[in-house]
Amino acid sequence: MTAQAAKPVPEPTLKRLPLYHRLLKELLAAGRPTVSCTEIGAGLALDPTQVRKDLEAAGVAGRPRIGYAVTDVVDQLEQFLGWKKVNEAFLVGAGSLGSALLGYRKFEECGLKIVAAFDADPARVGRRIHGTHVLALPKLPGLARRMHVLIGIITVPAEAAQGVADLLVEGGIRAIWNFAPVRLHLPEGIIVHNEDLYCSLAALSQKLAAALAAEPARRSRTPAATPAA
Amino acid sequence: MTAQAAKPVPEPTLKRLPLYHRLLKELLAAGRPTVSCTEIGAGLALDPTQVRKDLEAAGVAGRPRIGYAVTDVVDQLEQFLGWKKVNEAFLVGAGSLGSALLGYRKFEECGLKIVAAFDADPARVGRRIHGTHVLALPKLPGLARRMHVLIGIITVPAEAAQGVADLLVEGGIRAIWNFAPVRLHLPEGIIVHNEDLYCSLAALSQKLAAALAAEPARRSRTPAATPAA
DNA sequence: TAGATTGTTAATCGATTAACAATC
DNA sequence: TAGATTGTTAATCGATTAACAATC
Repeated sequence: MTAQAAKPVPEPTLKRLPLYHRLLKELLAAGRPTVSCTEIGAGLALDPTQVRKDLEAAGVAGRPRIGYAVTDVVDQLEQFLGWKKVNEAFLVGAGSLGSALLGYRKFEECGLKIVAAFDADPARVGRRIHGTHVLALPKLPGLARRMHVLIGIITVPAEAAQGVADLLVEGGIRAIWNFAPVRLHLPEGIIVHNEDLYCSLAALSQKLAAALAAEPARRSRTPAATPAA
Repeated sequence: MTAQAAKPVPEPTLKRLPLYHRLLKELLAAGRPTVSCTEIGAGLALDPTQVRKDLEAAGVAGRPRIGYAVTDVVDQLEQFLGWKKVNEAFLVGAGSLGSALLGYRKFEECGLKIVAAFDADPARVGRRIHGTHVLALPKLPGLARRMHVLIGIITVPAEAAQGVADLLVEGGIRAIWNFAPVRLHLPEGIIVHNEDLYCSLAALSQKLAAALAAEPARRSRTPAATPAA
């Protein structure tokens, strides 16, 4: 039988899988042999049916009446998420956010190894941050090709992001994790994930504003509801 | 007429609004008086109808045949997103990520002003990071109440996050921007936004793995498709 | 006037939730 | 066996996209 194009797993599911992985790792450490969807759902405030569907999408099977074998789930999730083999990545922009990410050693457990950092600022080039060398930006495309690096992480200011993205593409990179607050223009086939903090913040503050507007009494600093004594 | 509960704006829409704001700010700077949805959509790779619906949800009106007045849209979006009046926030966890966020001065343009940072580590307490004082964690609840701070930002390690969240709730905080890779257990009515980098990363690397699997020929370092010369 | 563009209603699509059968 | 839990199919819900009428 030919390798049929596997039906893509919905993005929301993809983002929940690490939550299951984390929870089940804890259960594993606690020595628990099995779990039910109900229990997983209770721990993460998710619908049990949704948990079941998500696990099914990741190729995990359980047994009626018994539940899921904890070791199995952990193992299969790591398999499915591609955490078994580590992808090498370049990080561009050795500023404060970039440095913070370089310190996240747990990324390696999630299949991501940042092997080099790049920066346009000569003052930063040549340094090491959390053990990772900072190289000059123009070296990126050549090195990326030579090392077959497939993932690029962008942590430069907004204005510089598109230029960096072009360099990454030139270097044959296939996936970009973009922390700069811009939408990148990229050729077909390049995978992008925008981590746009301003967009998240907007959602948060708008919801807060809406919630406060819904309860006007408690809003003002001098409580208007209680008449002065 | 009574203040009817405004129908909540869908989350996806909320997250797109800042994109419009950004683009229109540029057009404003360029002196453009009006824009059409089609043009906005083209600039952001979004469906024109979606743009129209989003703007409508934010209370922006256009004029048939003319389009939207750029100044109007910018203004109304800022109004709707609550960027006109600044919310004060506490940041907890003055590590590398926390420090990076303290340096993001643009947050203030988006209605967020981080007025103090907190840390459990005595070595960090008393310092200033990008001009913001780092205070001792136990002072948080009292100060939050006294200053009527409503937003908390969590940038501590996973293990510490729930404890920090409890302190924030004790301080009367209403919205939490959580960067720690944990699901927090919170009372009803508290707004949370999880910025879980591991979940984003998982989605990215799984997609990359799937894409690579779909084109096996180009995968290996020694191209198998071309027979040896 | 004619035509472009918004406003608005309907159709489609996808994800979540519910229902129920299969099974250990 | 009985009952809990998975597997799987159907119903619901919400967001996106399409269609078309209103209007400047």
